[in-house]
Amino acid sequence: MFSERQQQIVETATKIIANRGIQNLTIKNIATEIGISEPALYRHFSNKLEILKAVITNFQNKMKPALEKLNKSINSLNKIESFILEHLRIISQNPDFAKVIFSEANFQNEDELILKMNNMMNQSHKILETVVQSGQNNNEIRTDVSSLSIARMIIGSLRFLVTQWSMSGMIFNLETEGKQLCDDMKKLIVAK
Amino acid sequence: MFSERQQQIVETATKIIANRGIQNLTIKNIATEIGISEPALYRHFSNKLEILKAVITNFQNKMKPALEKLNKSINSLNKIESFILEHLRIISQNPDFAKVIFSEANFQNEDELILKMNNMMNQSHKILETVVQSGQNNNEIRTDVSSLSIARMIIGSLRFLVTQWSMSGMIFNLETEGKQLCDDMKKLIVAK
DNA sequence: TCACTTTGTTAGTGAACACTAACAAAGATA
DNA sequence: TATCTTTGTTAGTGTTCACTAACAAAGTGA
Repeated sequence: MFSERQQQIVETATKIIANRGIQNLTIKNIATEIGISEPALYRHFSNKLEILKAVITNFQNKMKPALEKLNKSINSLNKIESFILEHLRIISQNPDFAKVIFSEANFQNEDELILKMNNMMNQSHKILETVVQSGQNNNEIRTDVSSLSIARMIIGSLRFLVTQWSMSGMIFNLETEGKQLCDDMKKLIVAK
Repeated sequence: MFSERQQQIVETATKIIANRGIQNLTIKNIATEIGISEPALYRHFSNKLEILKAVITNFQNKMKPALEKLNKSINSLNKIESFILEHLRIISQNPDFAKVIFSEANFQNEDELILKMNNMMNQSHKILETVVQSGQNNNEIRTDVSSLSIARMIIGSLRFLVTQWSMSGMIFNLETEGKQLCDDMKKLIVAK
């Protein structure tokens, strides 16, 4: 999909956004970081917007395994657990993503980018809500609480955990805290 | 605290960030929106960073009642309910805030602004965790789940709800959805 | 009336931005 | 060897940015 140079540009852009904020994501900064000239960048992306779109696509590609792994469990609570832990595993292995993608407002002024982010978020939300629903149908998950609320709590607390991790300078272990959060979440929603 | 003109500038800046993104928050755009010249702005704020700091301060001031109301309930679950609903009430009455403040990444490159946002978020989190703890001590809230996790779930799902509301173009009623989320949350955490 | 403060104006600064024109070197293909 | 494609270069474009210098009008207080 991406050439080697394109991948390098996308990763450099991600790194710059993570470390210095999107206001410092300039063609010059990307080019300098890589060690080529500005116009050389335009051989690989036609403009800056295409680079930003590629940053999101790259994130989506890296996150795919987290969604695919869902189908490997039969138990719904296990599916939820692997959804949470797999997300956190990927993010802690790619810490630059945390600041870039969990801050969708970065892309606020570009309609095309908002749409791309929104779709990604909604997709996760819907998949998770379906998992919760089937768990409720199987009597694994309590039914006195709506699947929408449960899915919101899971994704919301997951996102907030990553935000806290990112804003704290990553001082705590994301996966360890995530495991605790996940266990507590399971205790709350399991059917009695 | 703020003069009339300063308040107008802060509100205009908030509106621009909400509608057009922070990349379009320029001195010229603020000035044009108000109907004065660019240099006139500098009579009221010494530079752009001061305007951004004022935007956050203004948000904090508006949110204060939500924290003060906490002490008006004795019951911990009621405290949590009023925390959630009061936040959502203020945000739905000031919808520009939703996009501005729940996107802390907007301010990522300015250390001073990150700190200001981070403090605000941590303050809420700690207050809420204390409320949960006292609820656990009073046997109102179940104790098999850590107060940290519960506070994270509450704030996380609250933030995510606002994010969804904001990114969907505010197509649903924030307070109605919030009430549902709040009721479900109470069901999950109440002691048996 | 006269000085001072406040709040505005017009006209401009240098720096940074995304992006382009024109050209060069290197490798692949014929 | 000759040609074409790919990927780079230097030098530049016009635009926009935050911010400033210099000046003006209006209100305030003596």
